[in-house]
Amino acid sequence: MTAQPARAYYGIGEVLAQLSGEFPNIRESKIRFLESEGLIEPARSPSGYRRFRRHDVERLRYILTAQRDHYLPLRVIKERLDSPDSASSAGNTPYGQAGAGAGATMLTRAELLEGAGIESAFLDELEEFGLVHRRGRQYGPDALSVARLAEALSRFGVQARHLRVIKAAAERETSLIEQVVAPLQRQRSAGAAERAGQTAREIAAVSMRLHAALMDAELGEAGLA
Amino acid sequence: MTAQPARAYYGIGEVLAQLSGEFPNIRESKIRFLESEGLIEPARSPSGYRRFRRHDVERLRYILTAQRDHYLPLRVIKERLDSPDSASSAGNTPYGQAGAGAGATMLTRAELLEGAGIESAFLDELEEFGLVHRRGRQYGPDALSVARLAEALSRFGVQARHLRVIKAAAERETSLIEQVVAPLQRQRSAGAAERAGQTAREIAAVSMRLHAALMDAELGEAGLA
DNA sequence: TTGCTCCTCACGTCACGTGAGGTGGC
DNA sequence: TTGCTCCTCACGTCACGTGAGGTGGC
Repeated sequence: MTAQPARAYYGIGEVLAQLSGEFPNIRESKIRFLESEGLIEPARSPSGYRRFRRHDVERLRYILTAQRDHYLPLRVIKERLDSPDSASSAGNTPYGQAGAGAGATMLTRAELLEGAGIESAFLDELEEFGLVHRRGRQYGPDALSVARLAEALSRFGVQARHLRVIKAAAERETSLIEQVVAPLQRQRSAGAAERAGQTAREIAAVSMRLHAALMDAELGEAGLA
Repeated sequence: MTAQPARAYYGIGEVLAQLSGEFPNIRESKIRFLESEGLIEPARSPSGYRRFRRHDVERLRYILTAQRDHYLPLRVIKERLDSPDSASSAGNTPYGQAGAGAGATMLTRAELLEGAGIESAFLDELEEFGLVHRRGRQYGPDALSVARLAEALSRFGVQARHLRVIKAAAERETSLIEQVVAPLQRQRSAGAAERAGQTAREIAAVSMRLHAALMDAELGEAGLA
């Protein structure tokens, strides 16, 4: 919280220092590489030194967050930066992409069953416990990954009632995040909704990692190391 | 729970099928690559087909888990596999590496504070809420990642009482997993304890991903997409 | 014979890191 | 002049993916 005066621009080393708290692995070479790939375009001094304005740093932060939390390849990040409002995400998840019609991300029941490799009765259970639900008469793209993972767990002997525990835990953490971003959501300024969503996903990503670290520690204590 | 008869060996495609639940991104080419790098050595049929025994599959699972959960480079994973008992981990995490003596994985309070970039009062809170606790007068390696992540969340305005929600959720999921592996733990056969631990970590990994997928879906419904 | 699985080997790719050799600025 | 920061450019590296061209087994 050292209140620095607002500088007009920063050198690459200063940018690195600003980012290295949140992204410890970043190096100068990475920033130069991102410029060479066209993801950022900092100004230059007469002698060729990069001059980063605040919006350049924000853009870097966005790129690094997208990489860390959403595992997006740079090509996709660049597309999103270049056209920030168009919903041009045509199947860029590693899953899915099962030959459903044109640009449809919705799945029929049959597609979901086949894509997840589960029986109809198992899907019934997932719906009953609220892990998956229909939107209209089809299923959203989330349903596929949820069903896949539930199926994987079932092979370990994890039963539907156990899944309910996970669902409840996820709900609690989600509502926590909603509480935290509620003030952002209530703002009526331009782009406030998107920023709230972005922040919510960032918090979700970090809290998932915390959750994982805690479970790791607890399993260790239980002698399950 | 399809009780399959214990097979002597599996083809590469069958291995892929066994692993793809927990590791959806793995492909045949990766398995071949891992062999070419000397991390696995499956037997061969007279005609050159790879024959994976169960221990080969276990080894693969170990490698994939180490990559996904601990971000270890293959070189380090190979070293650990080649010398499984020597604690040769001399600062191979991307974090830390703060000049703590010889092979100590334990941290002093000062090291933990510095490594996580937090104030002493914040660590007090983390201890109070049970997110971090001492072992003797030092802290385990888990404490560092937990503290770092908690610090990252605090920048978003997530408070200590929120962290308690995450802790509680993690505890519930952990005890669920303990229930599932309890039968394995009670076995007194050779290696049963290790297998129970391995299974527990696998289940934990998948349930974390399910948890993440559910939160993603819930945030989407809340208009935070 | 037909599918299907599996094989090798060369090359490509993505996201950087390294290091040589040099310039700019207080 | 001395450090220090910064620059480019070529090359290396890590962890795979792709695709051609072929063989094995029920």
